[in-house]
Amino acid sequence: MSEKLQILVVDDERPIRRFLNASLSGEYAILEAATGEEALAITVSARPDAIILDLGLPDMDGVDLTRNLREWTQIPIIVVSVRDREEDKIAALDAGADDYLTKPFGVGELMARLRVILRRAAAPENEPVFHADRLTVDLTRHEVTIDGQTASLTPTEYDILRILVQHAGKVLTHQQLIHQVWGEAYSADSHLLRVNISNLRRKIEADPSRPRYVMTEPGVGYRLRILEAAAAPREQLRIN
Amino acid sequence: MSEKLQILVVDDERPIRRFLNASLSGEYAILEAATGEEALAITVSARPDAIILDLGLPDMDGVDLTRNLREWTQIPIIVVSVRDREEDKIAALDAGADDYLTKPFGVGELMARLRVILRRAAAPENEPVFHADRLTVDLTRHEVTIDGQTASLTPTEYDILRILVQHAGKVLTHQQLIHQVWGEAYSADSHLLRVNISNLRRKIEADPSRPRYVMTEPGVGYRLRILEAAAAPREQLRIN
DNA sequence: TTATTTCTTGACGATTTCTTGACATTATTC
DNA sequence: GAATAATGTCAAGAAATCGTCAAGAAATAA
Repeated sequence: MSEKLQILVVDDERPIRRFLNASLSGEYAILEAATGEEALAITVSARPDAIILDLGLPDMDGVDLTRNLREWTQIPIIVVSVRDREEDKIAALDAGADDYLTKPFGVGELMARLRVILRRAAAPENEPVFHADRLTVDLTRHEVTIDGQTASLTPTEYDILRILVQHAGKVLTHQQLIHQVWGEAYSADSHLLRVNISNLRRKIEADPSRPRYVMTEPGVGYRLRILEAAAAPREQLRIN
Repeated sequence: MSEKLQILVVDDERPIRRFLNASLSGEYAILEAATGEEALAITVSARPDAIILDLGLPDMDGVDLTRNLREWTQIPIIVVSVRDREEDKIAALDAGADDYLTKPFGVGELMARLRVILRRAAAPENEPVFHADRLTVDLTRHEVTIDGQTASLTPTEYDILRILVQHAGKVLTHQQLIHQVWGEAYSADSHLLRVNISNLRRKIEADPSRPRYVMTEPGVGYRLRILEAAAAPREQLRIN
């Protein structure tokens, strides 16, 4: 018998958590969090299979939390909220949520939607830690190490590296990188990107003029090379 | 650049189809079907990237149609219906639908939910890799390997090879290649093309004077030969 | 506020890639 | 086989791209 799937319920109201716990505990193992901080901590440590997230948290905006989670994990998220405005739904869905349910909702519908996202996510679980030879990128801790030493990257440098990691091995065009780092509105000038790539390389490459990780694909963009760690457990990251 | 994603709208009411078509046609290419039979036929032939399905069809139950589709395809389906009963939602979702929207709904929400299921579907994309004996072309990674060694092609060389791969086996005229690589405006002089073909061959052919992959069709153009890998699993390429 | 870090822009050299012309090779036709 | 057309190769200058440095602007922290 396989173990129950774990569902994390994030809601600041205890009665609601208890109600959902009671409703779902027959099918799933339930974890509970009352705040955004708690939700993050539990997600990092317990790696639930799905998250049911109420937008109205005391310490953090739910949409921001969703975006934060999406920086390093693809765990399915169902957002649950009393807000019924279309803008709220669009914001949450575009931030990375997989579904949006307006309170009040039927437990049957919630469970059906849970089944939908779980059957889709039945894919292999990805480790949110990227290893490539001397380089490791821990997306949950925002930590980058080279030869065991932590490299202190600026926010922009980290963003670029994170996006490269999330598509490790694939070429990202200048456009794609610029859009994801600076937003859709930004111009197509790749100069800024080049400067930041240069700075990033100085921090993580042994010889920036002959990079091993951040490879440039002339005329196209950049690619993070996947290197097997020499004689080490090969923990591969494949995030899409 | 990349073509629009195709969305199939299935609804028996013409005004609704027209409305959705108008709303979505800026972002997507819209296909329309008024009946279940039609929807099946179009799905088989056109392979849309997502389906928006109204449950109230004249010839077939929408849930049955969903189940039918799920027997052979994972194309994302958003069910749209006037029925608001929980059992209807659960039935449709459990039949294989990815989402359920109750009419009336906002176009903004529909488009947001469409983005959700499309980004999901785009993630675990089966990498379209072209194999021909010793040559592999991975279009998502921008990677060309010959005998396991990655060949470093210039953008133009890669463009030419990409176009050949996308029409593997078929002859492409000089005109077609020139237009796709250098744009419509470019003259009909094929000298430039010849030089680049030559450079390309030097990088991927063992003996450029006797090419195995990039074949010239005298007086017409070029063709990429499809070769079965010797005693290896043949991974097929499906590009649209 | 001040101090510090980070971001952005401009300049410039190094490198890569593109394009062109001259000429060699191969294929086709008579 | 010879003549003609089409295709392939080489090399060099032109153009575009890329990496780096440095300085001022903006954001952040103290």
